[in-house]
Amino acid sequence: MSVQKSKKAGPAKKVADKPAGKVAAAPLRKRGRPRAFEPEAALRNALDTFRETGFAATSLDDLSTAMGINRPSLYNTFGDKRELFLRAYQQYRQETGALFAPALDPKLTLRQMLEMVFATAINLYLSGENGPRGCFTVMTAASEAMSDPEIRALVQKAITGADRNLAERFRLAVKSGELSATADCAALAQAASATIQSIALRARAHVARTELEEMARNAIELIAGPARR
Amino acid sequence: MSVQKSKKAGPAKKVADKPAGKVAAAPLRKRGRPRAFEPEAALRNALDTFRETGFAATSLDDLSTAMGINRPSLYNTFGDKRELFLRAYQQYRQETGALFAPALDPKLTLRQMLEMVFATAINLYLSGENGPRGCFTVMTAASEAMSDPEIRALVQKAITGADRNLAERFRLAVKSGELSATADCAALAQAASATIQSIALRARAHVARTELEEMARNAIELIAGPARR
DNA sequence: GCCAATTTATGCGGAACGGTATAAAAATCA
DNA sequence: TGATTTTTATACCGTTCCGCATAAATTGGC
Repeated sequence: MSVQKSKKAGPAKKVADKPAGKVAAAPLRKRGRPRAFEPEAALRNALDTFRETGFAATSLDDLSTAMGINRPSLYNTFGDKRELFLRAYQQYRQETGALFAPALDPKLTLRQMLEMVFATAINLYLSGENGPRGCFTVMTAASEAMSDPEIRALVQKAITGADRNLAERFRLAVKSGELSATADCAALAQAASATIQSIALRARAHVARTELEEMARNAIELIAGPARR
Repeated sequence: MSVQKSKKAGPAKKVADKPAGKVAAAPLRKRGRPRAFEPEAALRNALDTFRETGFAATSLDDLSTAMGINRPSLYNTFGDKRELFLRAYQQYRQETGALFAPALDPKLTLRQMLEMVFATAINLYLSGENGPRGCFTVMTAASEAMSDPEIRALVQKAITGADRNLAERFRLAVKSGELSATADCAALAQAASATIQSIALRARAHVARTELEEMARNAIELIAGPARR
């Protein structure tokens, strides 16, 4: 019974075959009763819930309430709790990727880039209705990374991806002369990454925004200050 | 088993308002059946368990098994799960404080200090029978900090305490001429703290020891390198 | 030896957990 | 309209959870 994955080569089999743009209403209606919720919005709500209470402490009742759908619909659409967590985390990575992208615009100066990156991080990590939520990668996903290799791989990708993106931007700064040719771009990128992660941790501990901003300023001075030129 | 020396000579009738020693083995036996476990060792095992699986995912059965005592004894000695967690965290802070203390010895040079601090952190965060456990403050306690003000206060104290200890050591380096008088000690201390926290995070994500060591070397160069003199 | 005090051992009880069975509802297709 | 397909809604199942009640075990005091 129940859902063997018969690949009968039928089309339209895939659930969300193609996001294909941010258009919400796909005009082609499937056969049966239409769903009464938007999967993307529901996933956003699941993400918010996981961000606040973590994986283990979030029950399926919490999730189905926050997402506005019942348990069976949840299972049909997203699979079990762990699968939902994985999809929520991927959603988070996608969202934050888009959030940080403008700061990496090559047209900005190095200092402007760092200022934007840190400001974006502070705003993101301090957001939350019930207090600052920190970073999903640093706080929530990393906790599960110990027991779950798949989550661990995603966390690793998130960390090294940030390192790489920043390092690339630093290399650009060397080319443009903003940084000395002897600057160790990978090292500077890791320092910036570590600053972001520390800001996430401190935000979760309710360190005041002004202190986080000062930490960011200090890091900019250390990383891109006169000593590096 | 057990058998401590009965000091039958001294009547010691009074309920001993204050023996008040920090001596571990109090020779005076209390009235009833003696406990069959050592609270300190049990707490250590509880700490290990919490470090591996976090707060919510650790059941009282897990704890009582790991600690080698039954649930009622656990409750009588340590209170409920949350109280046990708090005590385990305090135990962790005490242990790690002692672990890092030698590195802060003022007789060491600044670079030696940083090398020892980072080496200690790497060893601590990579330890664990079931894989690297990271830092209890960064991973486990910070997760609970959102919903629990008392834990949050402890996390804050751990973070700012590390900042302060390092800053003090940097100020010493300014006095000794190892650092320029214009160095921002608080900023450098936060950078070192952030590096430690990032190492903890990366350890949990199974980043290789060699990479962590390279990150430490890079951080030392950035913080105490020629540019700061 | 008997009593009081304290800890250990067993196991219960109500609640919450994750996951699913089952049937009603709402759409398309014929 | 009736059959088919898909989603929704309700309610349940077995397990695990936390915390505690209860009784046996082990000590010191008299």
